[in-house]
Amino acid sequence: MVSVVAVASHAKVSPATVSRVLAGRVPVAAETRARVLKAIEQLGYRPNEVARSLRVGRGRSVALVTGDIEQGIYATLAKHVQGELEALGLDLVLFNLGHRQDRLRHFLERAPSLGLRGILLSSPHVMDMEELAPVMNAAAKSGIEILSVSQDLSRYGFPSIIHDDVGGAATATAHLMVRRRTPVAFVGRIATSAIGRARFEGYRKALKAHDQEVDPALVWDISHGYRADAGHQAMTEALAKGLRFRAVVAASDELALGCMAAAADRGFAIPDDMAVVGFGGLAWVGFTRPAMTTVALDAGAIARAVGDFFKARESGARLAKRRVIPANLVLRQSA
Amino acid sequence: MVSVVAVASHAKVSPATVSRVLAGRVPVAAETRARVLKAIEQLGYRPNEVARSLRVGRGRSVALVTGDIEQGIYATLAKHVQGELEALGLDLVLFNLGHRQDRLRHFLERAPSLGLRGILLSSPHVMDMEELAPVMNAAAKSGIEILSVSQDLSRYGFPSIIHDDVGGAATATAHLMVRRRTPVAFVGRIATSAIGRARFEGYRKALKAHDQEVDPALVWDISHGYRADAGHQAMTEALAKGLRFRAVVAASDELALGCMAAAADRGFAIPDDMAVVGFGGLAWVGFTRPAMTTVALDAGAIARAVGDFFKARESGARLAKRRVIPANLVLRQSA
DNA sequence: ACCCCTTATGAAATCGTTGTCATGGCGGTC
DNA sequence: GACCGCCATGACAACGATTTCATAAGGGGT
Repeated sequence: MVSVVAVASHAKVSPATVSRVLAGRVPVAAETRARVLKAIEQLGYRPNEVARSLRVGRGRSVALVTGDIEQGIYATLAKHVQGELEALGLDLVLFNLGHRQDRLRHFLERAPSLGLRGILLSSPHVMDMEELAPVMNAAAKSGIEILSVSQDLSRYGFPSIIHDDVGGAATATAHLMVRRRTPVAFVGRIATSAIGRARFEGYRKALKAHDQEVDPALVWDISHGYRADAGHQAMTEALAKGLRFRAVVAASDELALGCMAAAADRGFAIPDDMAVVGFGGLAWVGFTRPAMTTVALDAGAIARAVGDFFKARESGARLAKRRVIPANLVLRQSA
Repeated sequence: MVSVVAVASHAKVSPATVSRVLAGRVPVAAETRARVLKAIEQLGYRPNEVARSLRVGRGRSVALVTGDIEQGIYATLAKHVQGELEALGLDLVLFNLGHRQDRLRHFLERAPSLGLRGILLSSPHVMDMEELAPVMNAAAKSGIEILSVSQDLSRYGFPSIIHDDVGGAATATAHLMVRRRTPVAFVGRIATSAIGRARFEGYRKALKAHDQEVDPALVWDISHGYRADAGHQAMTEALAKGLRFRAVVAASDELALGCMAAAADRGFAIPDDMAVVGFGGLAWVGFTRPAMTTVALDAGAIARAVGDFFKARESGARLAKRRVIPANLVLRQSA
């Protein structure tokens, strides 16, 4: 591998000068700079990122920790974040938690030795901060920027970029109530997902605003992921029990698809007999038939906020600890 | 950061011995090992991965280069591959190409200086190997394992793990023809995607096997991604033209969803008036209504093959340059 | 009892870069 | 004309691990 000393000797300067030319923060005589640049060009030199990371104590990679990348919303987020980071010269390393939260701890412990620049926490798991805070603080102390994405951890001192789950769910629920598609049910992960919990909270608030109580029979707490099959199963069971309801707000688009399928399987017309609204705003949900009404999250805006965060850290600017990205109800046919 | 020398002095040995204990390939006296292990434990030492990478000349990260992670199949692949790599102590860094192939070249050029262990090429772009081969060989020479996933590059000397696109598409097409759902159309990226091209090839072969010609009017070459909207648009236009056909094989599940939507929008009954088969086998496609018939790719098997590859490299074993993973037509309602 | 070989360990070099410190040269000021 | 200071550059140490080479201790064979 062609190194800085090769360039240096070729340009008849010292390695230090080559480094200075590359860094650009220290003045270098124009003529010297030109010589160095030419040598770099001729030898096809590329600075070794690993060596630089070791020397300066931190690298140029940011980890994205997701609950389940297979869920469309995380994939979309990953895509946008990767693009945003790339523009800042940062790489994205992916860490998919799956169902097991304990893996988060392992990852956090490993993080400092990886030379990560930052960690984007985008797992919906409700975290045991009692246990996690020490490890997170250790990582932070070692210079890693920890940023919570999609879950509010600002009360623990970690900057957070969150989408308005409460507001989005409330809007969706209110929409259904105004249209008299009541009672409205809720399906999502509540016990095990901080995000699902927030969405449930929005649902609850909207009911309350209309002077209605939450009917526990109409709240289905999923335990195994946000997948379509879970939605299908929950809805099928509810229908089999003869529960009376006219609408469902689902905590993900995939769940909503499962609900729509279950309703259709029982012969319900959507939205007249049963209205369904999803959550996420994935690219394909406009093409289900009937087309899915959903609370769209703006992954691009989230990613930009992430980019802003790192830019601010670069320039030393101070940003709000908590930034919330609005969620918009997009009306289509299913509700 | 607690380093190997801290551990060494705490255990009253030299750094070299600590390293030996960790590596485990050189015998260390049981008593010394115990002392070192205790010191590691007490100090909470973690080997610095960056330093190790620099020293040994390569790191423990593998890059996954995708065309568009937002397409479900890549996200699924990323998930499985990440899990598989993690079991081998490797990290996954994600590089999403988007539409621009030139970014692949940039990435490849940058790769050696990142200390990557390997690169998983999973972009469907048809590659200009004339241009790319030199950069790829340079990367390979610097010790990076380059593995093509989902596109056959074995004729250029790069080991490839591919799914049976030709066979899968042929099976799907044949299925439709046997059921007399003819003529059958094809939608996908053909000019710009090696994978789409392979699927088209399968379609063509199946037609030929039934003594039929490809009707150019029934082959829709998408240029902007594999998304649902593209499928919807292509199908809508074909229908508007009054083209006569009774089935479509789509080169992705998302495209197929768009096609189903377009057919439904024109009042066609699926599958009786119009049959549709997708490609990918995403988790949610069983929950469209009608449920989508699709050619399922086994992302788990692909990921395992990737794992096998790295395991083999570790142990020096020799593997076939080309491994093909079967694709299975899963029959549901749409065809 | 001597020598040789094996085994465990330590010292030191090395990977490629950056940053600190020192130095040489040059221009300006009194 | 002497001195001060600044600017550009070079020499060198350091980041934290691995690995080669050397060496000390111990054991067995003749």
